[in-house]
Amino acid sequence: MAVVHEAATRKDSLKNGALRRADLARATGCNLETIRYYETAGILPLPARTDAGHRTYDAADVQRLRFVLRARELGFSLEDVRGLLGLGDGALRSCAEVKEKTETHLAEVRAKIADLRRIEAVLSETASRCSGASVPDCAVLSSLRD
Amino acid sequence: MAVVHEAATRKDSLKNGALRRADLARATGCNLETIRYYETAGILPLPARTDAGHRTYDAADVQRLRFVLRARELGFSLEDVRGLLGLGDGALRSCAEVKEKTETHLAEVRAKIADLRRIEAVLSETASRCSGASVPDCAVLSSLRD
DNA sequence: CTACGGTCTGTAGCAACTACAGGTGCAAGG
DNA sequence: CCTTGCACCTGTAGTTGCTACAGACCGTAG
Repeated sequence: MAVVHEAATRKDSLKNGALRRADLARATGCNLETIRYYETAGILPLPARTDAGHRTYDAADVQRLRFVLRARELGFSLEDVRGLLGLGDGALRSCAEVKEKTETHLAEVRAKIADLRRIEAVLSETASRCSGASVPDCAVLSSLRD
Repeated sequence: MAVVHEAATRKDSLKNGALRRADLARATGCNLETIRYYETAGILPLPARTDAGHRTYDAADVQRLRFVLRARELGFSLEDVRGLLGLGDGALRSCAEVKEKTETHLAEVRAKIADLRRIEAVLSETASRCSGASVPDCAVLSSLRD
C-alpha cells in the first residue's frame, strides 16, 4: 500500500496513468537496468520523456515487456524476440514464420535436453562410484581423464 | 600425412617431442586462441618457450587440456575446473570435495533438465496449435502474451 | 533548506571465449 | 640471396545478455 501510495503521489506529476521506469520494472518483474538495456538493444521503443528527461511508460509497454520476458524465459534469444515483435509491429509477415522459429527453437531445446541427460548419466554414475576416500583413486577425476 | 610431416620438420627445431600451440590445439580439438585464454585464466600453466618466444607443450599438457575440455563439456565452470585441477597439483585435499562438487553440479544439471522440459512442453503444445495462417490469430504469439 | 530518493548518462564488469590487427621469426622455393 | 608464406607473438575488441556502479541532476517531504 505504501508503495502504491507513493507511486500515486508521483504519478500526479506525470500524465494520466504514466509509469516511471521503476514502475515498469515492478509491473513486469524486470530488472531496472535491463529496461534501459532493452531500449538500446531495440527491444523496447524509445519512450516518451517528462520535461526533466525522465522516461515514461504506459500499459502497452507493460504488455510488450511481459511478452519479451516470457519469450526470454522460454529461451528465445533477443534476436528471436526482435523477430517475434517485428511481426506485431506493422510488418505483417506470416504466422508460418513464427511457427518455424518456434519449431527450430523447440528442436534446440530438445537437443539440449538430450545433451544434459547424457551429462547427467555420466555425472551420476561417476559420483556413485566415488568412495569419498583418497584422491589418487578418485573415480570422478579418473573418469574425467579417460 | 602431409600435416604430420610438416609437424615433424618443425619439431626438429624444437626439443624432442615438444608441441607447438597449434599441435596442442589439434591434439585436443581445442580452439587455438582458447589455449592462450586458458593460460591467462590460470587453467594451463605458463609453458616453456623456444628462443624465439614460441610456446612449447608436452604430453602432460595434452592430458591436462583434455581433462579441462572434458570437464567443460560436462558443464563444470572454469572455476570448478580450477578446483578440480588443484587437487591433482600437490594440494592433497579430499576426494570428498570432488564428490560434493560433482553432486552439486549434478543437481544443477537436473534442475536445468526440468526447466527445459517445461519449456519443451509449452513450445511443442504451442507450435502444434499454430495454424500457420494469419498473424492476428497466431497461437504462438498469443500464448506468449498470456 | 536540506536531506532523500529517484532518475539520468556513460561506462565497466561478468562468463567464456573468439577474432582480429600489426608485428616477428623461420624454413623452403625460385 | 631474397621473397613468399605460414605459424607464431602480443594486445585488444567483440560476442550475448545482462548487471552494477559513479557522478550528476531533479523534485518533493519534513
